[in-house]
Amino acid sequence: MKDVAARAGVGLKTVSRVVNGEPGVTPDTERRVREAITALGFRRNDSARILRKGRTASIGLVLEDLADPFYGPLSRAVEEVARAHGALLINGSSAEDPAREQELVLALCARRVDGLVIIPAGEDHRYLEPELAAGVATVFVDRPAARIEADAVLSDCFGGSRAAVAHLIAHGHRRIGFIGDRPGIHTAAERLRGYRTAMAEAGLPVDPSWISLGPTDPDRVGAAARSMLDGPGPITALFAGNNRVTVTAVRVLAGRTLPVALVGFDDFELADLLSPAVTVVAQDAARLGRTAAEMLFRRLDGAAGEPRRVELPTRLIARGSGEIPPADRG
Amino acid sequence: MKDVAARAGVGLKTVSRVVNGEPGVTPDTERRVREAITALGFRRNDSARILRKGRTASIGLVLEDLADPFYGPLSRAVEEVARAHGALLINGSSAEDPAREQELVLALCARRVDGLVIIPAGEDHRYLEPELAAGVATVFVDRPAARIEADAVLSDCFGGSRAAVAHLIAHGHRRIGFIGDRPGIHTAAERLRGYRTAMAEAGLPVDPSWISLGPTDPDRVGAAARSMLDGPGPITALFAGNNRVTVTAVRVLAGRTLPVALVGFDDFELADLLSPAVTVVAQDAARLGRTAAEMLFRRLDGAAGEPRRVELPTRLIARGSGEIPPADRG
DNA sequence: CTGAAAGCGCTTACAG
DNA sequence: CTGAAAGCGCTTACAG
Repeated sequence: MKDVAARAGVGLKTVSRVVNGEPGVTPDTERRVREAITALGFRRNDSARILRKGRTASIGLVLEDLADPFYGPLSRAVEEVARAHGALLINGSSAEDPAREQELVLALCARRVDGLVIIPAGEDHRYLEPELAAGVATVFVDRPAARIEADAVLSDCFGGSRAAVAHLIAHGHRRIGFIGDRPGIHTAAERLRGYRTAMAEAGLPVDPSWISLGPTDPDRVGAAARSMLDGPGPITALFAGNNRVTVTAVRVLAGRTLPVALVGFDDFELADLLSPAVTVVAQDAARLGRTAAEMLFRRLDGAAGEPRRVELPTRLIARGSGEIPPADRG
Repeated sequence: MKDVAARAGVGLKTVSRVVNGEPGVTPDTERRVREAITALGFRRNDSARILRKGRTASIGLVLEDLADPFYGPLSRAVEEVARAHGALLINGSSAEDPAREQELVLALCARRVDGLVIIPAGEDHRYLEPELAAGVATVFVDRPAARIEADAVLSDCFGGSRAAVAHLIAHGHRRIGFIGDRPGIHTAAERLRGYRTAMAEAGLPVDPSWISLGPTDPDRVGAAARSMLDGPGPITALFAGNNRVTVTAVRVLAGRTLPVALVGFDDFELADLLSPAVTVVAQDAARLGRTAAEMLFRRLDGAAGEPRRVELPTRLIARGSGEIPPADRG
């Protein structure tokens, strides 16, 4: 910028004015400055600008896995809101590793993002306290913060799961299995609670062998499903705790002779084209992201007050697999 | 930092040393500094650091749509490589809009990202010339740069498409349709060229009504497919130019009485569970991302030389839909 | 082992 | 309409 000023024969401030499109520069001066800019290949350095101005016009997004189709629409929605507010998105995946989440969050804070949208992997977010005290706006999505108070936007996992299981019960099932994610994950725990509540409300006993929580890789989920189907008190219906579980369950059930009812948490593309088409409890990932980002920018615009928790509804979409009656095992 | 130094009764440089874990500080001094840091809630400001050091340890990723499942594994792969090199990822979607691509790229440059990975939407990248001259490393992925020379990592769209269409021809088809993305998009043009080449190599004529290029939204693609199927010289097989086209094609074909063969470009989840299971030409999105990011960091580490273009192979996966023989229309 | 000075590239507040 | 000076929060190069 100094070189540009020298070449154009003007002061630093005048170059700054031209670069930022501020008023108060004669057309002639402006032309000279612009010439110098292209001649010298000048490019403004935003780091310096940020250092002076305070705000960085960027927000951080920490999610679990960029490659998980559930987070695609969510990220995209956060990005659109950020863009509408003139902010850039900096993001990264925690890979469900609390240490990596913390590392990423603190790196974003050191870059002085104006705010953070976090899909947490950790179970203790007190490391964020100094940042929150320093004024970094933060909204948690999909799962709440642990051990600190913070804004959060969640899906109604409990209600959705209760409805899913009640749906299976209404179609005559009494032995219903549940395969979910690791119980330390808030959404997994809530979905389990919904399952238990629906069973209890119908006065149905739950055999411990009908419940399996853990990593959602195909091997574990497949083994869990097969053992529930082939055990002594075999299930006639399965409630799958998320999209990955559902996909694996579909594969397992496709190889079976006796029909087994299935309801999955999370909708997914082509669910309606499988046979049977898959009944799901859908949550709106894009709306989750949009709501969280809007809450963040409201905070950045000065909205004060206690941390808020917003819960978005889910929707049961009956397509066929959830309406299969219990198989008669003769 | 000044306040921390004052409170700990040391010089600025000593605080800097403690914060950065540099050697040459007595344990006692270090303890005093750390106490002052927590007492004052000090958090290092990386903008200032970046301003001094030059490198930002961050790279930018510009893609077409964060929500498109094809880009999930690609982004994730870029992120993993960045992480291995201690760099953060800043990213955004161009939404297939050249103006938005340019805006995003220049914003990233102003933040002084060390390098860029770009899935281009534009057809003229000369706006990047000043940045390239200033030393911003740049690698294009999935599609090449236009009107400038730059590193690029691509899939072999031409070869994959030729193989797909040859596969249909080998199963007896002579009237084969192609539905692809807008012809300005390099990958779409290459896939069309592969289609034409395979048809020509088999000595088969191509009726203009068998080719439809344009936006890949379900309405347009569905209409195009129906008109090819119901027109005067109806096709007996369809080659779908990308994952979105394939999904729509599956929906259209599912409602038909006469079987129609289908091969899709891009693999997708559950393709094997549909009936018939969908034959595809698979490209490796994660490898595309990884290769590009590695090339970028090699440049950042000083690799000189002419821009390189790497082409990754595709793989035909026969699952059923592509092996259906031509329907006998009596 | 420790610190004072200069400077990274901008903007802010002020004066002409 | 224009510019000189000070400062954002750090690091670099040097000296003690």
